[in-house]
Amino acid sequence: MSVATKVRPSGASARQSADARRQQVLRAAVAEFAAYGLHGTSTERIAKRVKISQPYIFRLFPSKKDLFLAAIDQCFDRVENAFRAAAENPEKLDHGTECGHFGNGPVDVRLHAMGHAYAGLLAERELLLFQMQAYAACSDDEVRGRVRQRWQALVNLVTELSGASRESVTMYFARGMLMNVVASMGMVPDKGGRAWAHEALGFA
Amino acid sequence: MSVATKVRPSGASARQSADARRQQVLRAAVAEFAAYGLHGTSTERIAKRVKISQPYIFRLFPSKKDLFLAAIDQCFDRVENAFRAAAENPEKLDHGTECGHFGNGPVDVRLHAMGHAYAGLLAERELLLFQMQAYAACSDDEVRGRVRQRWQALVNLVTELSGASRESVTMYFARGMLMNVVASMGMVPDKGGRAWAHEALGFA
DNA sequence: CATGTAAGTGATTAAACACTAACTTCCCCG
DNA sequence: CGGGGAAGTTAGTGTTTAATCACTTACATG
Repeated sequence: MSVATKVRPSGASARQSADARRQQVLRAAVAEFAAYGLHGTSTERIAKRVKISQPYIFRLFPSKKDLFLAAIDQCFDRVENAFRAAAENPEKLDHGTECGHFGNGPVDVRLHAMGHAYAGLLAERELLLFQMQAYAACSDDEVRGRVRQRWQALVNLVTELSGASRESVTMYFARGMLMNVVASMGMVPDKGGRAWAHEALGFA
Repeated sequence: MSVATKVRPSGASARQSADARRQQVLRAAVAEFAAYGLHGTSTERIAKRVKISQPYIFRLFPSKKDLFLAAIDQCFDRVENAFRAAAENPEKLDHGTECGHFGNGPVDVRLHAMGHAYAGLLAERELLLFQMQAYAACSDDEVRGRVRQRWQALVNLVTELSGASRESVTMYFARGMLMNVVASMGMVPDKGGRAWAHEALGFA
């Protein structure tokens, strides 16, 4: 088409393996679904983001819902990884000041570390937003099944990693869900995650 | 409905004032939106629920999104009312046992009372589910504006009604949001709201 | 009864969307 | 070189859906 040699016609990216494409599509899907939800997102938007044709999505994933389910898995995977990472080296955050959220036992310290890990996820806002969309789409049986399963696995993971009491873990997750909601509303806590509740609650 | 006078030709309900209809549509909308979200709900479903024709929806509300916005207001109104009611007579719940969530000061007692009020909202699951859908639809500017506004008003209300510290109020809302999420996943806490976290966290 | 107004519907439309089918282009391997 | 398979596209289908419009039915009031 163009005059010159073999130059990629325009911004179009080179050929890639189907698996690589699938990963790209998956990340794009998380981003789009995070903003507009299962029903509010069109496969065309996702395709545009990856710069492939819309029908090609359906060669990579059998259906839109399957893509959504895969996105759920990817999202929870990423969160779990963040937690595992935080649990492995919790020492790197003993920043003199107290958050006041937890006690001082070694257990609570670990939970505290993971709390900061979750706060760190705020940097990838789409992860929190997508979670909300996943919960919101739970009137669909398949979605609900997957979400439940991953949620329970996540709770178990945090419980085991932290060794914290059920009570503590509950409040830990409660705070996390509050963060999700606040993130959805676009009231993002400040970077440290320290005084985030401050603004979140409207006393900014 | 009986044989006698003025039997409506078929199951169709009688004529009503536009305002009355608007209220019916609004309640139906909350129910449907709660399950399927802004984009997942068709105006036809809502119309069917009220047993009116689909186009009539658009005589009562200018657009689907306006209906959604009105539903947001109705939902938050209902929650606020529940809170106000709980704050007015907090004595009616001193059930010997402790929840362990709060201290024993008169302030915390009031917050505690409102906590049970929120737990009571579990009975109307659609209210919690709709809230989630509202948060999830926040990538829309108008929706986000409305949700933020009502959220802040709610936080202020709870703060004033309870007189509790910012910290307490934060954790109060955190628990509430966790309840929303758990409700979305269909893991409903037991009636008393006592040991609800139990099952919520997968130790059922 | 005449008449004006509010309640409500059926038919329709234009766009968006998930998904299919058939075709082309590129690259690797013998 | 050539052929086969994988990557990717263009064109198209059937359906759903928000919104419009022209129309009818019920009711109140003078």
